[in-house]
Amino acid sequence: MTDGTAIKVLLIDNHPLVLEGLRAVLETYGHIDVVGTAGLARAGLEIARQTRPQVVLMDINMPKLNGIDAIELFREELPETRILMLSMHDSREYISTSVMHGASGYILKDVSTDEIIAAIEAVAAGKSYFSSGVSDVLLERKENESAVPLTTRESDVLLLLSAGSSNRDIAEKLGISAATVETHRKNIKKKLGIATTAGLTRYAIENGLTWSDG
Amino acid sequence: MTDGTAIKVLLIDNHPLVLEGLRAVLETYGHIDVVGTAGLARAGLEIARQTRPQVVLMDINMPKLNGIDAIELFREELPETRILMLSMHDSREYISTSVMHGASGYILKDVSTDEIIAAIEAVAAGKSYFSSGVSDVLLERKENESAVPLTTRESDVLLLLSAGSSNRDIAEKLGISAATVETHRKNIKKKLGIATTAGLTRYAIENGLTWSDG
DNA sequence: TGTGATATACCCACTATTGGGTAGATCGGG
DNA sequence: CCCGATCTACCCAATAGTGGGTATATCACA
Repeated sequence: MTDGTAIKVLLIDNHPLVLEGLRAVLETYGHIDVVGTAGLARAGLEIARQTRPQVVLMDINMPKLNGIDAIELFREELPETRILMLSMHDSREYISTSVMHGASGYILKDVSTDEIIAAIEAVAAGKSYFSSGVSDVLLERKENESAVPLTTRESDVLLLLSAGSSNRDIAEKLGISAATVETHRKNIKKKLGIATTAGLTRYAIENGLTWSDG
Repeated sequence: MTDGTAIKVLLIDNHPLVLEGLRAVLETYGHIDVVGTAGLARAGLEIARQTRPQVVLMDINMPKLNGIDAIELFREELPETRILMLSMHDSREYISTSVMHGASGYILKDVSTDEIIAAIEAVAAGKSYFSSGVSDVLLERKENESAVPLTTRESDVLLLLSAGSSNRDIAEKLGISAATVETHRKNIKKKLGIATTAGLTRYAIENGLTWSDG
């Protein structure tokens, strides 16, 4: 450790601009030490192995390996390291999924830089931190613990559906009957409270169940 | 002018992080002078009136007044000021619309910081600048100038469609018959070469025809 | 071993969408 | 004054999706 009191932070985001912004902001604080930056989750994991940061500040939307899945890898290899997720979205699914996967906090990219500092401090101190809009979402979930847990099969169907496939197409791709796809679709709609294909597509896009990223 | 040679730049983006990142990056270059930052287009316009920047670097996706519409306001009030758009998306619609509205350049948020500097220099020098993926898109359009011009009515229909409305719903909201909505929908599909509702929804979201921003 | 969740699959009647047309009204430009 | 674009509206037959069910097999967990 360089100082003994400095919080070692690793930044992972596929936007160089955000990475630079974070670094610039964090470096103005003496008690925070940015030990590295990475544009992809796997590269970040590699750096983390060597630098052992206390906090990893990671974007949720990244090509290749997304932030949510990356949480688990970090938890496995570096259980001491605490994860603070950074996202453009305040979607229920993202937030609760992040927490379920073991993230210690979740902040939105449109928060003030002060709040980012506060979040890093809280997470490094072993607490959790959720930015304003986010904590409301979590409180709602406390009462209704089930959130919106689509089963893996339902997610498969939703992904293909939002990609523009018809029930029949999906059935072929998944190797099941069209009738089953319809059942899944019905269940998805019931769970999500969404009636139309357009609504489901929006949901899928907003919740990262779909990929077109570049 | 503070220096005579420094390029005066105004930054507009609703993400404080991106704003800080840009400022941090740009301030390391002596020949660039960040005269202000704003989180909303109107606030940016106000600052621009007083500081008269040579270049406005503006996000395309912003709540209230979006970047595309803002271009026109800047062109009207400050014709000398050149606009460089910054976006997460490399969508054809965005890029060509930006150019048509009078933007001098278009760069993606995932470009390197060096490229941002290059873009600002080019635009300040009276040239245009489009980041790698973007210029390809524009070249395609040169040959096929019509791009994808949905009529205003078609856009209305597509917007509602992608928001999850059925033909009947849309008909009610627009005060026309469901049959007409179906005609519009057919024409949209033909123009866009997209067969499914999911595809249209994706298109609408990717091309900014829909709003849910927060 | 029973219970719940998941994944599979089907039935039925109803409604919506599709893809192929045609066609009148309006409006702006040449 | 005609032409093209746009907006409007309808017809038809075929296919797809909806919303209500029921039902079976599997697997994990209590």
